[in-house]
Amino acid sequence: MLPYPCAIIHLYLQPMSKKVRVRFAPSPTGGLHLGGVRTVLYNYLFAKKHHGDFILRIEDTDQARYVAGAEQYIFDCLKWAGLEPDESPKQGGEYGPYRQSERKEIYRQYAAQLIKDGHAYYAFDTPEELEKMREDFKTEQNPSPQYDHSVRQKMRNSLTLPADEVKKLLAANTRYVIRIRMPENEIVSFSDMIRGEVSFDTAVVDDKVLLKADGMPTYHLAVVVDDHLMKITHAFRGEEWLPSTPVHILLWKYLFGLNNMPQWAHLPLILGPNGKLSKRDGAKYGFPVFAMSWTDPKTGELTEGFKEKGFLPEAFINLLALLGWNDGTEQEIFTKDELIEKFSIERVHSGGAKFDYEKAKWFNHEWIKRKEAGYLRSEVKDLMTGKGIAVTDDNILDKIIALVKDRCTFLTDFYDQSIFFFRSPEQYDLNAVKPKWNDAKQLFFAELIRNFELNNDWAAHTLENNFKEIAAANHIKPGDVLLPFRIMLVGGKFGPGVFDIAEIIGKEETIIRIKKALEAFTG
RNA sequence: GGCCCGUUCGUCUAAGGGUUAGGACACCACCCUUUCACGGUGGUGAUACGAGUUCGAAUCUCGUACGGGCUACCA
Repeated sequence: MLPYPCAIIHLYLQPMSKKVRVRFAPSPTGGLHLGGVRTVLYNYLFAKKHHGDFILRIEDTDQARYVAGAEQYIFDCLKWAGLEPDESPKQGGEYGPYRQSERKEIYRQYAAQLIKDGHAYYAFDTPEELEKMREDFKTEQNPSPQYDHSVRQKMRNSLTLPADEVKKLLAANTRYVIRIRMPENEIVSFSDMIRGEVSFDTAVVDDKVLLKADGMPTYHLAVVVDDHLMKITHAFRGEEWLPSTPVHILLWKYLFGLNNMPQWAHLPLILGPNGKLSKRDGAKYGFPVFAMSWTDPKTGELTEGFKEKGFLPEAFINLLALLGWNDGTEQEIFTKDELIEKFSIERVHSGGAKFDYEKAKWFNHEWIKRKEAGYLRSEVKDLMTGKGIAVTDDNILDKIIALVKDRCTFLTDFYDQSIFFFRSPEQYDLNAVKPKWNDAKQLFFAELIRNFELNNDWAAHTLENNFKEIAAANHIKPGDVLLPFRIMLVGGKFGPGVFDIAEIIGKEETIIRIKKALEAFTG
């Protein structure tokens, strides 16, 4: 399907008369990974582009998997990334509550309606009975039997049991679940905004549980009910949901009407080195997978996030946006405003994308290079302070940042790249100096010290001129003493121009460092 | 196994049937730089395979292969 005609058709068929409303609906079970943040991003960009609302809904219907702190953590991640919702459990909104655990009663009513209309039924099978069914029906051809239209006839449910027995079981508070009754022979199809026409045969879809024995809904019921009640117009989610979409479509048909159903878009997966990125492998890839660091409250295990690794939020959303989307030009660096302006769901790729950490680093480096020193100042200051370095003068810090930012891939690189501005080097790269050290150089630096001591114009270009004059007078090539001078001030073969460094650390400190290094070189 | 989705340089991707298949990351070389970077120039490198439709296919159709996802009282 061609992207442009497609977009035009959407415009005609779905005049934007309804206000655009989209949602991100995570379950608070742990760290928020790359794919999750990208889903947030695409939701956010789409909503802002169409002057709509972005809603955060917490899908906490699985009490067994609930993790304390995970909800607050999700808020923190969205705040850091600059993708804050318009409505959420925290700030509220017209369509609350936004936590599914607080909406339990609502789902029960819809489940009851489905039963009344014959689209769902009570199932009394115990977990042990289900396990036995899977074991008994397992064959080579069918390694994982489902609770489907053929199997349900052999199980204990309100379809197979006499009505009065069902009544009796219910009256006795027997544990039960409510399952959808999938039609035996129906083709369910829909038009996905990214992949076009997709269809399924209901005969091969199982009777999914809608309401669990603890009274909580499963995702399948909750997503449909809440998307309707919260007036969601476009539903974006990961491709892993595609196989259960027929269940959701049928529920829409039975409950609220297909005309009111949101437009679906199933986003391609972000792959790690071995398939789908997994939260559980968070630490094993050699690169972060979570937006921010996450500590598992049970094991105490810490997984470092992009933020703590030293990524700028601007770079993070930029690289995520480009993982599966592009604007058709060769532009790769986008601000958030540009993304809002240019994003379109039709240009999202349908194929999965393998995450490339090298490219991610490039994006971050680009963003660091483009930022003004003043913008990076507080981050760098916090970094240095955290390492015990007192930063007293913002003007000098800004000069330092401007000098070293081209050399920093991560925010955290600012430490190694600028520590010598604050502290005399503790170690010298002696291999770069000693083999070629001689008396002439020794004499040169002795004279340089005398010259510097009398110097009243401590500007980089003056220092450079003086340096070269003394070299010439001593019949030394400046190049032969420039590297030793750098090692004296920095400790290693890296960093901005030496005279810029000397200017910033000042006359006194420069002379001290030369003297100190001279001892190390000759010792 | 079944169902669904996908497949252009190693990676992310462009290319509305007609291009020497373009860009970016990474890699290599050179230039700039008396350090390291930045920057600049150039290079290696791809339409999975097979049929069909067409004057002409990366592009449309079918098949095959490969990859991924789903197949829970998880989301």
